[in-house]
Amino acid sequence: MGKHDHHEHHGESLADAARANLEKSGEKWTDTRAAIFEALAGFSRPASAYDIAELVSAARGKRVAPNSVYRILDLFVANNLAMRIESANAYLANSHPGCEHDCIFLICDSCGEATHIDDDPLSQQVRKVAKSQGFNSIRPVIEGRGICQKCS
Amino acid sequence: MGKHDHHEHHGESLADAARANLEKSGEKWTDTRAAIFEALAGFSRPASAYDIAELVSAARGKRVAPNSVYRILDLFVANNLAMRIESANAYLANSHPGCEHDCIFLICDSCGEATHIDDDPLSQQVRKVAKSQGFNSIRPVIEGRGICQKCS
DNA sequence: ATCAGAAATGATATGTTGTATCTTAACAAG
DNA sequence: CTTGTTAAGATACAACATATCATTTCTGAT
Repeated sequence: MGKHDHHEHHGESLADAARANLEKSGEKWTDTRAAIFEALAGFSRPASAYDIAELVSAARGKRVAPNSVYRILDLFVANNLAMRIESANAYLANSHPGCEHDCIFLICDSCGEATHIDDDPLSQQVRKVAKSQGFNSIRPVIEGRGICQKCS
Repeated sequence: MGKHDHHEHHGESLADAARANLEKSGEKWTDTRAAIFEALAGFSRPASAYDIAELVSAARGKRVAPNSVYRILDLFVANNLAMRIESANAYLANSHPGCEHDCIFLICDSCGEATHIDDDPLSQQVRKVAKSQGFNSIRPVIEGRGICQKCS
């Protein structure tokens, strides 16, 4: 076991954990939110809002508009249920919601798979540099683009 | 003077340095490229391809299409004359072309100004983490979003 | 139960960012 | 000068994101 317990979740269990975290913040776990979370968690790669809209629309036989998806993804990101990959304009479900820390993403330019790494020292260093320049409310964006092992 | 000399350039001198670097790679310094570089360097904040297209079109009285701007920006990025800020979908001129190192950007969410920091240790660390996961051809993306001193 | 207000979602439109494809122009080598 | 190559233009469209207003759903007081 590592320095702290991440409670990696999968499937039902992950959705339950996500739900618990969202409700803890006074937000509701609606059907639409559940469907969007499920779709997001079902992707093995970062998914765009439109990818999710398409999947959820098909699954429910009822169209979900992109703006609704964006709204809900924003809510998820704000509550740490999902993360946005800036260099890919896409989102990933957080597999251990509730654990608040910064993270790094490694994204393969070939297959698109993303690896989620926790690395507090690195992000703390970014915070420190930003702070030394007078910045506040800092949100580090640390990503590594490259070619993953499988694609090499 | 710091650990190494950055030869910070401005105005004409910057364009000259950019030109020298591009030509050193066997690329041509055409009128269009010069105009786009000038426009880019004139922005104090990261500029989108469309910002640049608009400015250059106005300056020359002749429309430059966005795809041409993207082509040339890609060329600039590949040759280290400019950098792309992933979290802003925008570009910045490199004020010391020829100096090859990774860098970090701090971007103010309020005013949009970007500060360019050289921090090789940090980016080396990202490379190291990525390499340890089997990644190759790594391009670190390190950005800090926040509120700058002036806007606080 | 029912009504009023608030929160969530939907519908629609539009703005912004990025690429693909093909054509035309500029230019250097033979 | 013509031929092959590189750069740029024109056009269209794809992908990503937001703004605005309408409708539905939920909640809580009566």
